[in-house]
Amino acid sequence: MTTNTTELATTYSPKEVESKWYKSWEKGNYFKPKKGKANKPYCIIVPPPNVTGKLHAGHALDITTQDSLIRFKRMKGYETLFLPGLDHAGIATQSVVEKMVFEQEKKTRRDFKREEFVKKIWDWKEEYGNFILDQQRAMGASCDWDYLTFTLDPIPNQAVKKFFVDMYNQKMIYQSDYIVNWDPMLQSAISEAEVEHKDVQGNFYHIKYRIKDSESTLEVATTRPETLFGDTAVAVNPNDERYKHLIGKMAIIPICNREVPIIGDEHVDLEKGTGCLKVTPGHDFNDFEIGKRHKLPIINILNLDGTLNDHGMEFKGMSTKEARKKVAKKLEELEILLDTKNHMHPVGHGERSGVPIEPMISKQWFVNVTDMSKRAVEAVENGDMKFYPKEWENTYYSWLRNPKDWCVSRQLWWGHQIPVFYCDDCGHQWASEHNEIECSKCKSKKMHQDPDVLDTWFSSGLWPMSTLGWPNPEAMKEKKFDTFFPNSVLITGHDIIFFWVARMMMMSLQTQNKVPFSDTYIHAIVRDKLGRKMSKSLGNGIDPFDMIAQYGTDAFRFALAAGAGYNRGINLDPERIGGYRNFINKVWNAYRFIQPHLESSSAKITDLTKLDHHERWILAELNSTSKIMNESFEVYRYDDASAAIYSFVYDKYCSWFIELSKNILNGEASPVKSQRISVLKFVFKKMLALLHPITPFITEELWSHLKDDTEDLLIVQAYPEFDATLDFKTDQDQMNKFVEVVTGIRNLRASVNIKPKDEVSVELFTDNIDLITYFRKNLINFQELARVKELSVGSKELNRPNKSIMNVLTHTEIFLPLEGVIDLKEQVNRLEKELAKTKADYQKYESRMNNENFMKNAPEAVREEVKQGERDLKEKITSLEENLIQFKG
RNA sequence: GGGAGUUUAGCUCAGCUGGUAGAGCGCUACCCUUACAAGGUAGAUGCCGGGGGUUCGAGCCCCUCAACUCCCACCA
Repeated sequence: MTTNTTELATTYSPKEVESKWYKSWEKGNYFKPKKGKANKPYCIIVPPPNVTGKLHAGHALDITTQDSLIRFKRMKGYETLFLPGLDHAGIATQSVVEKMVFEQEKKTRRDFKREEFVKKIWDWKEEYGNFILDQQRAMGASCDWDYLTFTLDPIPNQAVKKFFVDMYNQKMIYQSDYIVNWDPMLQSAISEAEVEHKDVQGNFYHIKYRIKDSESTLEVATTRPETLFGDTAVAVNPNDERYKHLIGKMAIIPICNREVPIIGDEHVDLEKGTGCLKVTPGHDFNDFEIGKRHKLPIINILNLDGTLNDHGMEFKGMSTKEARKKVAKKLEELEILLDTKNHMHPVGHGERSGVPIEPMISKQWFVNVTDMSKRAVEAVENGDMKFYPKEWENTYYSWLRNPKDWCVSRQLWWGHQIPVFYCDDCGHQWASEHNEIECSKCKSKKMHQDPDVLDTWFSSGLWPMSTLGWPNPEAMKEKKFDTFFPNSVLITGHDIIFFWVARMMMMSLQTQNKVPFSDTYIHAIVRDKLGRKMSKSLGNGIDPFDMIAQYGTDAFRFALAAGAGYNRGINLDPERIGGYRNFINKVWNAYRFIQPHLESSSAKITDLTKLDHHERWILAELNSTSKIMNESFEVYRYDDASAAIYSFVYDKYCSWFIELSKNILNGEASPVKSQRISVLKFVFKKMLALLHPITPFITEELWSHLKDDTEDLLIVQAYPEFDATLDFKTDQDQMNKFVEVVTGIRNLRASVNIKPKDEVSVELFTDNIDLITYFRKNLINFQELARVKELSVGSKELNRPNKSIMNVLTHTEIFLPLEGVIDLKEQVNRLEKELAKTKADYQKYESRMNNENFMKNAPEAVREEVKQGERDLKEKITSLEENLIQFKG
């Protein structure tokens, strides 16, 4: 079916078209990797969204940028794999389910057995987890869904165990008492990266401390008086004249009346507070460091839920917040609370739970990243992995160049359980990839596995490998690990450069000795039209589904692509998507225009020598557009690619080529006519191909109307590339001049309010002989495009018409002789204004010409350009001046 | 406190190794011209954040000031 004569609606409706084609592609296995003419693999792995997730604008941008590239490369003949996945997202998912269970059953997870509760999460995952995948499909993601991997699947689990056990045996994973960010709500340690610092209004409490065997006292300032039960020292700066004589004496902590040493430590800031610092190594990161330096004892005063334990004396059982008030009151009663000042200070909050985190000592698993991070830095330094845009290197480096060991244990139930086993009889501890049932040393059956699970990013870091089957040899073969690893490019937002990109780099270099991907493209963060982050509380989120429903997926994708370059933010305004919806509709209507003529077209252009000027021109323009699009996609400049094709469709194909074809198409059947139809069709098909990676649906739809019976779907057609034989420079130059003249005529018509229907006579004057011939040949086109009745074209030697309005281009003078009354004064005004402007321009060129240094230093090309400009403007000025004299006279 | 970034038309943004400012949207006027009113034609709009410097020449390079944004660190 090459033509379709059924009536087409004047507006394109995307809905049915989109689901229809997505099904066809999927059913026809078009998303599966196939060897093509490029004979190279190309693989992108989708950053796996959380199973709790719903598609948001950022995901939509992920999919658009990734899928456009995949489709581009597929058309270029690469063996493409677009690999989808889902992330179990430990904390996020567990808390969603915990909340739900609490609402429904008023129970916490601790009211269940571990297996029972984990089962609940799995149920929840089965029910809601795939929702986001359907949304990805709606976005047009051409993923091979057979590759779909969940981070808790057996293979990723195997990968996690293998990595852990290897590192454990190399002593690169170790267990240690450490001060961690304790989330009292989740009752788990969380990583530094999961802590969000928010400014909070608190108080500075100034407390009087007595000093043993001394009459003098110290004034200590703190925001957290309730932690004084855990204090094991008071610190002052050793250079502080006020206090340094006290170093070595003992201070007495109020309320509990414990004696602690007064120590000197450089960390203490002379300016801050009172210059005296209470040291609580168990509950403050800096104090922990001070404690280590001075070998201070550590006192833990908190229970796991964040309430005070026995050390808290009468305040036992209170939350820190409550205890803070009560302790302050007590201090007041004791008349040692000297002052209370309002104080804004940042407090760490759990990113997921939202509650203030409590620094606390606990036993955790750590990965020593010293060596891995070094290698990860080098891999970027030596170009094995490149960032686009390059500046993001800095973010990456700043994280990896001062690495802190990675706390990977989480006191959760949802995730990969740590593969470490303990013997309850002999106390032996070992790591194993297998489910152990007896102690590897004493064979006792009384043993247990470490109850903690691993940080989500632990499995994410292995993602480029585990999704391709590593470390299972059969799975690696089946999934073609050797073909698709390393991946081609990772595309994600800058907010997870260190969470994820850095970890993948480290873990890949560690396990494969290779970078996981050769490029990383960091796309912008999608914000609302005022540049604010999209958030639930602001209610300014843009729901991709709404956009798809309102404008169609293609329009939405185009809007995102048009905004995706090397920028940091896309401020997305739904109105702009509406603009691109109009563009999609334009493509639709361009098809509606050529559609009735298609029966008399031939499929291919065989003889380039038979092409006429306008046909050569549009092919040359198509050719330039192909060049830009190819180059832009290669370096992730979606914005440039979108702009190029937008302008081709609108400004070249629709505004000029279709308009210039109308008189031919309306005429009798002829070789000229059928050739023109062929070219219209040929170019249209190429245009669809160019556009396909960005707007897959409408292009596939129209392709189905235009394709030959022998042709496959557009999704696997060759992507148009630059072709030197179609580089018709002369035709582009001439056409540009033609466009200028037509615009000039229209401009004159508008300036004297000639009705669009009314015809006018036009006289053109130019000294360019080629142009004279060219314009004469284009009479019919001037008639069509500028409603010209009679056209005369002559050299500037000739006399100009008397009563007329005129316009001067650098190469041509345009005259519209007018019957009836012309407002001479207005004509003169207009020309004088134009003359003044031209003279000003001319002066810029002239002054450069007269500038010795410029002539001496500027490169040849620039000098030539200036000379040409000077000549053109001079000619224009002469024309204007001569004609002004005539008008005035 | 440390670091990075941004500042160009009313809005959102391009602007390659310095050659004299562009796009889309919006706006104005006129048009229902047989592909498209989700359209057509024509048009207006810029001390390229301020100041200084280098250069024949600066939106682009250097210094400085200002405003805004993000990241890291920080519970005295």
